Formats: sequence, C-alpha cells, structure tokens
Amino acid sequence: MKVSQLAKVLNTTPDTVRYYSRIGLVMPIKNTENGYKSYNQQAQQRLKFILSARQLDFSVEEIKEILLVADNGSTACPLVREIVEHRLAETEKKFNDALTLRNVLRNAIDDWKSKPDKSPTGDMLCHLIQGGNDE
Amino acid sequence: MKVSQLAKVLNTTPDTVRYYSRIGLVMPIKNTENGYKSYNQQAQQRLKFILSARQLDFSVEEIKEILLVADNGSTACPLVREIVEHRLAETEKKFNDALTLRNVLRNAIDDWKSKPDKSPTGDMLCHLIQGGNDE
DNA sequence: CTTGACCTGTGTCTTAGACACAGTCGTAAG
DNA sequence: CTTACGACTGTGTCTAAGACACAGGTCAAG
Repeated sequence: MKVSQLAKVLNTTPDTVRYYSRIGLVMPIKNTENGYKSYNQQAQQRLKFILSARQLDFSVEEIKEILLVADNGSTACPLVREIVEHRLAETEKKFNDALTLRNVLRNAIDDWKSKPDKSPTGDMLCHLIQGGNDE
Repeated sequence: MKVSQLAKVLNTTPDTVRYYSRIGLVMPIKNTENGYKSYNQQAQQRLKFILSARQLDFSVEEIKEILLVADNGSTACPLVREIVEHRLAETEKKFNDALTLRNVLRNAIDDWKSKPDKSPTGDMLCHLIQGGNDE
C-alpha cells in the first residue's frame, strides 16, 4: 500500500497520511529502491484508529499518548475517557463562545443598518466599530 | 508611552502590542538611545481600534486591509460591513459544528459508561473508539 | 556603586496539515 | 525499444496570533 492508495481506502488525504508518518504515529516500511513509504495491514488499522480519534476532536498529541500506552500493552481506556471529558468541556466553551459572538455580530449588523458610511477622521477610523452613540 | 504601559491602558498584553508593532499595524517611534518603542496618542487610538475589531473576531489580516483603506482617506465602512457578514456566517458554522461535536461527545460518554476498560489486542487498540458493538 | 525587580526587543515555538517543488513511476503511443 | 506524460512521491516550507525564552537594559532603593 502506498500513500495515496491508503488515503483513498480510509477516506482521507495523502497529506494527512504523510503527516502522521512524518511525526511517527504510523510507521511505514521504506522501499529501499525508491524511498517510497509502504503500509501494511497493521499500519492501516492504526491509521483508522487515529482518524476515528480525530473525529472526536482528539488532538494529535493526545492520540500519540494513547498509542504509547496501547503499544505498551496497557489499557488506554481510562486515558481516553479522561480526554473525552476534557474535550466535552472545551467544546461546550467553544459552543458558548460562538453563541455569544453570533449575538454580538447580529446586533452589530442590526445597529449598523441605520448608520451611513463615513470617511475616516483624525480620531475616528471607522465609526461603526469605534463609534459609541454618534448621531 | 512604552509597550507595557500602553498594554495596561488598553487592557491587553505587552506581547500583543509588540506583535502588532512587529507586523506594522501600529508604528511606534524608536527611541534612538536604547531602541525602545515609543507610542504616541495616535498610535494608542489606532491600537484601540484594532482591539475593538479583534473583539468582533476580525482577523489581523482583515484589520490590516481596513487600516489601509482608512489611511488612504476612504471609507472603510463598506469593507467592514462585508467582513462582519462573512464573520457571522463563519461563526454560525462554528456554532453548529460545536453543537454537533458536543452531541457526539455526550453520546460517546454515555455509551461508554456501561463498557469496561480493555487491554489492547492486535487489531483493537481501544474498543471504546474503535468498537462497533462488542459486548 | 550595587543589587534586584521589572522591563525591552528579538528569535523561536505552537496545530494539523496544505502547498510547492523537483524527482520518479507506470503506461501508452510511436 | 524509446519517448511522453500524467499521476504519484518525499521533503521543505508556510500558515494565525500571539506566547514564551532569553540576554541585555532601566530604574529606584540602599
């Protein structure tokens, strides 16, 4: 299995496969003829796992730690549970931040509807953004 | 006004002030004695504008374009309106993505509650992530 | 003068790949 | 067989918005 072939099978991009190879998450065999990377069944399994974890928004660094534990023969499950809890908390924060920003943007657009465009002055670059209650 | 003083006045960090100086968004005067950056009233005004735009999640690159237009004496308002519309669309996407991911994570946590930790096997690194319906 | 706390500019680091590039493969035509 | 050419390859570099490390500078207290 070469890079693009593996990428297609697992529905990802060659660049992603190369990246994970580059940082050592998957270890292809090097074809000594041309230096091309060659992936076996185990590498494919491993990459599939990585992609699944990425879908849960696990960072590559976290996945690296999980694999380290699993490669050692230990259960990675407790670590995985911990990470997913952590990720949930972060995602809820992102969710709230996006919600807040959405409202701010919507209010801005609404407020600005009644305001004209103005040329900048010495102390006012754009009254939409800077402007308090200019009339 | 030196870096940290300006940062404190505008409630931001010295690193942020230095960054905007470094990329040329604000242009401090160089003290010829010690090479320290010195900010005047106009620079402060400018930085304040930048920070306000950042609060609307405008990118630094977008702000750079706005300032370019304003420095030219033209109205930046149309550009600002365009950017904020664009940003709203992106924020709504982020919002939805976060919502979706939150549900995925919650479901995962819930599903996993009834599942034990397992040691990895040759073809199963972590059954929580990989596992279909193993019992 | 010396100490020490704080400040300074500059250089490097961060994520997770995307992109550019020169070289290589494989296949089809001549 | 050679040649051409499109698809592929590994490696090096780039991204956003600062954060951090570091060697040196400043300034007030003693």
